[in-house]
Amino acid sequence: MTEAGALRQHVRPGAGPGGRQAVLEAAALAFTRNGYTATSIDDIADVLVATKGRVYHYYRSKLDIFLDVMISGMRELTERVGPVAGDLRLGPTERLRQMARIHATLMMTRHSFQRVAVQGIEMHLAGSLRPRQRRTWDEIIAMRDRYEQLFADVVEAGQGSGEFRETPARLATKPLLGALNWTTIWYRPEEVQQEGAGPAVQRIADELAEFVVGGLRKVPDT
Amino acid sequence: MTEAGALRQHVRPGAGPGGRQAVLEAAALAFTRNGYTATSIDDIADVLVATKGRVYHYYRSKLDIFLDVMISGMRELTERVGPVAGDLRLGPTERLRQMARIHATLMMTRHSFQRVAVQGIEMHLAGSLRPRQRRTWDEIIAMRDRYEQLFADVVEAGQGSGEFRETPARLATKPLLGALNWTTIWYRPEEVQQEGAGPAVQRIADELAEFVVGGLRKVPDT
DNA sequence: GTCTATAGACTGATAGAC
DNA sequence: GTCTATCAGTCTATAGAC
Repeated sequence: MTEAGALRQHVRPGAGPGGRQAVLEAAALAFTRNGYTATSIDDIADVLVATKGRVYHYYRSKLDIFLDVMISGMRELTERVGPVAGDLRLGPTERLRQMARIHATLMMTRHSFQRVAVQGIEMHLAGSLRPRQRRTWDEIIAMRDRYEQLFADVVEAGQGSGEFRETPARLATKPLLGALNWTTIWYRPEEVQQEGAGPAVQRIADELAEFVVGGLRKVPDT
Repeated sequence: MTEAGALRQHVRPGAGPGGRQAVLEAAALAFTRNGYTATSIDDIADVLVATKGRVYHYYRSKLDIFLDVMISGMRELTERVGPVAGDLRLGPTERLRQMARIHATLMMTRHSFQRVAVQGIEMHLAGSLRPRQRRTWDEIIAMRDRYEQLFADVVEAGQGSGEFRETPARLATKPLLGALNWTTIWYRPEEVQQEGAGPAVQRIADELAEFVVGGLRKVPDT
């Protein structure tokens, strides 16, 4: 890391509307529209209303941008869901319901980042990673595993309390997150989605949360 | 090389292990591994242990192959799930449970085709479609809509009978299919999966079916 | 000799990297 | 804007079945 560009990144990371964060937002949008491979650096520049030069000023390669979008998306999830997952004053059912609601909401309000994160996880880019990127990738996988564990934990807590069906927690986590993550596929944000989120977003998030809680609930004997 | 299989190729072009179907299976595998754009025709040829010539003998373009993989995958779903969806001797809960089980099983036993079908649906390739491909695409969308409707119908039937929660059927269909389709993302087929399917496949399919049925079940008042 | 299946060289366009 | 690699798609040659 001895070039001027790299140094500047450290001085003001992502400051200003024309800076690194703008490139990231533009890239998230472009990747969402066309997928990783089909998105060219020129496409990203187009969203920025700029040229390639600006993009390469902040990032060394397309893959670096992509990995950074993924990290940002997963960080947002962890930061919002983590506190609720750790709030043991809530019973397992209510805790899971709130975790699911927050997760689902982010799938919609931060659609482009979350969609990239979801699609990136399923990409097999293990090959073609340079050592530095390889380390970033390992960190992404670790973040994902820790995040999934938050859900596995609440599932097990619910089994312990008798609220949830007995089923392998790690397996139950798959359809749970699948139902929620699928939102990035079918949901189409029409306008600018702000933090507060619109009413439609809340209604959908509630429905998804009910669904996943129900999917685990123990059926009372007749 | 005078076995029946080789001879049949000449009589029925496209049949047998060296024909059109072989190209399709190879393509499904290659697309599954790297995604559509990142897969080159040479990659498909590699899986076939052949060269481009073989691939282009059966298909005019990469996109044509992709669309054909999608159609095949969706046809398999419709053919297997359709009859159960139409079997009104089964009550809504049991009908949905069986539909989900079959759907989930196909996600695993026909993993490569189903994964391509799932990923294709979310691709924005509306542009860059030639008229002939455009018609194929419209047919794919129509197949998907009809298929989703099978699930929406059983959801409404279950609401009518009082077994399922009252919720917009089309909305409820999203997490339902999301939980099931997500299987194509995390499930890794280890060996050759036959029609009968292994025990692990059955156990997973059962769990997924329980999950989605539970997600819709009405919670009895306390 | 004819026809199908396939190999493999070639080309033009695209796009990542800088 | 330039340089370069990759790749979809084309074209021709050929092997072998009948």
